[in-house]
Amino acid sequence: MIRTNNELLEYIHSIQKRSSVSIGNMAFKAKELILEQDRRYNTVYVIKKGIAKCFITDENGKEFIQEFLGEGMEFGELEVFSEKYTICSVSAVSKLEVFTFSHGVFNHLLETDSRFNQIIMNALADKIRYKAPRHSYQHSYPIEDNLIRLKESFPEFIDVLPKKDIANYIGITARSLNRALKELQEKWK
Amino acid sequence: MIRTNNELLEYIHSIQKRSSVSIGNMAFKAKELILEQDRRYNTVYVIKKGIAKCFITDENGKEFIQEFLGEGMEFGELEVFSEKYTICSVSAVSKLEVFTFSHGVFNHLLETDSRFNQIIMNALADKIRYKAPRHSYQHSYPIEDNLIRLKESFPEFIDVLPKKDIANYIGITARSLNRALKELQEKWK
DNA sequence: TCTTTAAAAGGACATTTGTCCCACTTAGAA
DNA sequence: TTCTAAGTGGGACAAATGTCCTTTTAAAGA
Repeated sequence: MIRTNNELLEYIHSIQKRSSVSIGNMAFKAKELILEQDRRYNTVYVIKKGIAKCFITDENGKEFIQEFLGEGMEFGELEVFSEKYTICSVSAVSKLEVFTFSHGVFNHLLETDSRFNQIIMNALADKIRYKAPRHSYQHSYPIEDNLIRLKESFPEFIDVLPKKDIANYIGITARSLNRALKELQEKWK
Repeated sequence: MIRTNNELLEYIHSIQKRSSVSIGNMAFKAKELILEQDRRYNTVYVIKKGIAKCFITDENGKEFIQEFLGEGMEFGELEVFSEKYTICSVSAVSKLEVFTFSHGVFNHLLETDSRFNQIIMNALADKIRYKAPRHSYQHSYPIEDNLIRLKESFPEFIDVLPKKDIANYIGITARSLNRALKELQEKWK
């Protein structure tokens, strides 16, 4: 449920050791908004520590969470490849520490470091792979099944994440989430 | 609704003209199954002509369509970057003509042709970008709105695609689709 | 042409989920 | 401390969607 990419994180550390490429550092407080959808940015972020959420807000103000990003996950990278706007807002869920890359540096690495290129390519592939079953599963299974799945992949999710975020992640209302949680509790007794 | 990637298609043509890289050709009949989920393949496909669907089937036999692939769209490419299995089945919706690349050739192009690398990278980014709003929209809006959207992006979709495919694409049952279509017809009078 | 099979349409009912509330708790600000 | 605002939990009802089944239509094969 909270995605990570250790390979990328480690590789960035190794880049820092051996070369002088300019990689920045930033920190954000919990709940701070980092990227806002429909805008244009020039920085790629990779999470060093903490959890962020990537979400879309529609015209009615409903938000739908695409994924929770954990250590080693990147965001803002799609804008390197085209001139398009960001589709997702990103905000910190907990205290957050990140690496930052300017588009120039990021591109330079992509072109000169084939291992880096490969890792990024694979990270993109993973994001595609990840989204497919998630959404199809959520459509065709009752809420309860989805919650059980979440608990398997991230047992403490109820305590760590606000209820509203969980609901927005599954794509349901807070009310429905509560109903399902209650029924689950009774079944587990 | 039916996605295309002209840039990639044109670039493949240009590769063929100037180099002798081994790119294959294949054709499939309508409804033919090309890739089956949870298997491992060694070929990347790029659509020259026709429409394919990329879908996931769950344990109960329900299928959920991820995207409809048109000219210039690639599939089977995610398996180049890792040893994982295919998540999606792919089958021909109409008669289909494709280019094929062995993993070896595909990788060779990625490593030696930086423009090709860029185009593929961008194609991956597009797939990510595309999926995000699609699923969130479908969750939070009534079926009718989704149909209106489809009609805008692909007016003939009702005549070209089987009803069941449309339903599976939106993530609803055929019954619900019919209901919504009927109500829409009456409103448009 | 007739026959068989699959796709499409829709009725009746059950179930799920959402909407709109209100009450209770908790954390932080005054 | 007291007060406010945000988060949480849940009742009652409405609306949307699914399930099951039957009928109709269209298409394909013999």
